[in-house]
This record gives sequence, C-alpha cells and structure tokens, in this order.
Amino acid sequence: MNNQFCYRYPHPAVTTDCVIFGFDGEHLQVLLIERGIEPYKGKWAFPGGFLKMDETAEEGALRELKEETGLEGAYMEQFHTFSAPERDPRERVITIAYYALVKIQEVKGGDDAASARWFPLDDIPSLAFDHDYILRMATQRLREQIHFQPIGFELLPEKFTIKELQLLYEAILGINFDRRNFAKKMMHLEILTDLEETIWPTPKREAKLYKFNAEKYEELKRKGFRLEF
Amino acid sequence: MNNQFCYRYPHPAVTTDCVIFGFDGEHLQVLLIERGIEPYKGKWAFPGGFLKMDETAEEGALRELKEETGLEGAYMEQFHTFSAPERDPRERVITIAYYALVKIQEVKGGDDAASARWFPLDDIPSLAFDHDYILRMATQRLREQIHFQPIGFELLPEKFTIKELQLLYEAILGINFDRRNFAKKMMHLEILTDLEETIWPTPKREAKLYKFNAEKYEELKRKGFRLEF
DNA sequence: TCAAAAGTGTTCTCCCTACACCCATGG
DNA sequence: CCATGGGTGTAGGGAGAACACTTTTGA
Repeated sequence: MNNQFCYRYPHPAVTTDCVIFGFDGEHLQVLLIERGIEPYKGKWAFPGGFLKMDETAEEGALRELKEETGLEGAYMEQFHTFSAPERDPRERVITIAYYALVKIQEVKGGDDAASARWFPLDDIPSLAFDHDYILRMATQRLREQIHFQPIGFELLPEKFTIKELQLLYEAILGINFDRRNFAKKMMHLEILTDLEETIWPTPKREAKLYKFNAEKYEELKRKGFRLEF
Repeated sequence: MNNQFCYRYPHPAVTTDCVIFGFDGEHLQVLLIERGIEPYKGKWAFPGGFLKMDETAEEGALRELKEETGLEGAYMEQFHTFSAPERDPRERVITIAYYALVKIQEVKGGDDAASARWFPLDDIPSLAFDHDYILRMATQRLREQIHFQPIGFELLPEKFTIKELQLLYEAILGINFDRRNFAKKMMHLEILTDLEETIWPTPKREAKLYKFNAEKYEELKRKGFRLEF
C-alpha cells in the first residue's frame, strides 16, 4: 500500500531549509544545491528536506545539512517558518527555515554533493520554490543579529586579521567603516585574543593575527551587549 | 471512515499558538485560555489550534485568536516554531508561535470565551504543553524587539501620557528610567504627537496626552533606528 | 626610496546621565 | 498652604567620529 500514514484531519508536510552563509574574504556567499528531481529540477535551492517524526527541526536541519553538503556542527539559528499554502506544487509543505554560518574553506574540500556550489549573495541565480523570499528574510535577519551576536567569528577562519573582520562586517552590513575606529571598537570589546603571530605571505607590511575569545564573549552576552554601527 | 487523510510518509500536525500581551497601566499581562478538553484539561494555555490547509500560519493564528477571544486585527509577529517530538502527548504536533500586542481595554468587553483571562506576566499559572517555554521565548523576543519597533504603542490606548509610556517600557524591560531623560528621549524621536489635551480625572496636576505618529515612525524605520536603553 | 598596508593616538562633538527648580492641582 | 505629580533646563562625562603620523615591507 502506498499511502499508509493516515490521519483524521489533513496534515501538511514539514521540511527544514537551511540558508548557509560563508565569506570568501571579500563577499558574502550562499551555498546552494542544484535540484536533481522535480519539481524545479535543475534549479538551485537551499539544502533541506522532510523532517523525520522523531527529530526536532534543528536536528533535521543539521541532518540534511550533513547529508547534502558534508557539513557538521555548523552554527545554526532558526529564523522563520514559511507556510504559504501553494509554496510547493506537490502538496502543502511548511518549511522551518534556519540560517547557518560556516567557514567557507572548511566546505570546499569535503563536498559530497557534486551539485553544491557557493554563490555570491549579490549574484544569486533563480531559486526553486519561494527560496528567493526565504533568502531575503535570512539576509535581513543576519544583518539584525550581527548587532547582538559576534556572528562574524563563525564565518572567519580560526585565525584572522582585523582587516578581514572589518571586510566581513562591511560585506554583511553594506557599510564602510573607518579602519582605526573599527579596530578600536573591536579591541574595546575585548573579545579578540592577540595571537602574537603575523600573517604570511602578505602583499605589504605583515598584519597581526587574532582569534575569537569565546569565554569573554559569553561573559559579555550574560551582561547583555550591543555592537553599535 | 475515520482516518481519511493518507500520505506516503508520516506528517506531523501543525498548530499555531499566540502569546497575547496586554498592559494594564502597571504590569504586563498575558491572555490565557482554560483548556476544556484533554490533554491538559483545566490547565491554562495560549489561544491557538490546528492550521487549516488553505491558510497561512499568520491567517490561522489570527483566526484562532478571533474564535477564542473575539480579538480582531491584532498586531502579530511570528517568533519561533516549536518542534520537540513529544511536546503533545496525542501525536506529533509542531506549533508555529506568534506573539500579539493588544490594547487590554479593547478585550475586556467582547469576551466570547468565558474561559479567557488575563494574568500578570510575573504570576502565570502552570501552563499546558510546553507553553511555559514558549512564554519565556516570547517575552525574551518582546524585550529584544522593543529596541527596533515602537511596539509600546500597540499596547497603549490611542491617547496616553508620557508617564504611561514610561511605565510600559519599565514593565517590559524591568528597568526604571529617569522621568526627565525618558521624556527627552521619546520626544527626540519625534514619533509622538502632542494632542494639546490633558488627561482627566487626574490625581494631581493634569498631564498632556499624546498619540503615536505612525508616518514619522515609518520614516524612521526606513532609515533604520534604534532605541537605546 | 617610494608606495601601499598596518599599527596607534588625539581632539571634538554630541548624546546620555544625573540632578534641581518651577508649576498646577486637590485636599 | 502643602503634598504630590508633571513639565522643563543644565552641567559633566564618556563614547563615537573624524582625522594624521609613523612603521614595515616589497618593488
């Protein structure tokens, strides 16, 4: 028998979708999967899929992420649930959407799905379903969250320079900062640890490397903090 | 036949729940419904119910709100979807949760559901399902949102005094403000319109009445604004 | 030796904070 | 007339913005 799961009232299908952001040092990037099956076969979409009955949405999103991109343990945040009745032509599908922040260089290698590809946020192809809308909402949320969470650090490599951090913030917010004031502001938060190392190779003078100080951040978060930009 | 809706894969049920905040001039209040049926019969819960197949989650939340409390056109915001597999003992139920902000005095009268009652936020009875958790999350989100949205105005009557506005902000954030600085800050935003009226009766000296200036706010929101507290 | 990148410090201004005085009303 | 609440003004401090000089390195 084909339709073995029966209910007294109609039930929608529930999926998770995951908008994965990365940073290549210059632009924000989004990881997309080319759909191999109908509907929207050949179109690009976010990794995601149907929720299993014994997992939370978060678990489902993490599982799908791993299955489709090989990524594990990404920083992930639920941001909205999309429920337009006709958003999937097959049947009614409600999707719980997450965004994830990953270090782009950790993905490039372990790419199970040959069809996964990074796209710059400002040059996204036509997407399946209502994923354009989902992407807009995810981007907006990312821009809001950056004021309260040091999400930048999820997107950068372990060691980074102030300059790289600034470029990331500028890419996310679409603003340009004064180099000196940006450094001062970040240093003042005391969530950076000086690694006493310098970057190499370098085009000109070598730059100091820093890493994110997680303990200090946790302390700040308890007190409540806000990044002003 | 009882189970007439069949699918090839298991589907969870989907509900909406709505955390309704009001303000009585002194404390934040939450509107709860006493459950008339099992499970959790007799316990208090948020208005909500199963989503219909042809409505969005937002439409469903508004519909349930109207059915259970008589409230229409409330300001409503989706804030999280709860998906723990065992959160409902009957079957797997995923709930899309909203919070609503209403003028408390507009509800008291048209109360269809005899079992609906306001409770002060700091004295909430034991709730059904995982509604305690949902409430904590809603409250947290409300506190965050107040920095970006003039949500106070959804909770106050059309005309209000600065003092009332301050009491509301104090109730939401759990802080006390300096009377003069608070007034200055609000005035500086220019989202209040002086009604050239005074409140009456008054215990002592009469206080000016204001109303919220929606156009000015829209302008501010486009530019992006932030209330510092 | 020159250009480009990076590290650092100073001033100015504005906004937030703390605080005080005056006015209006009811008892 | 006095207590209570409401309206408004001011001085001080701290943080952000604007801005300049020095150092290092590769060409």
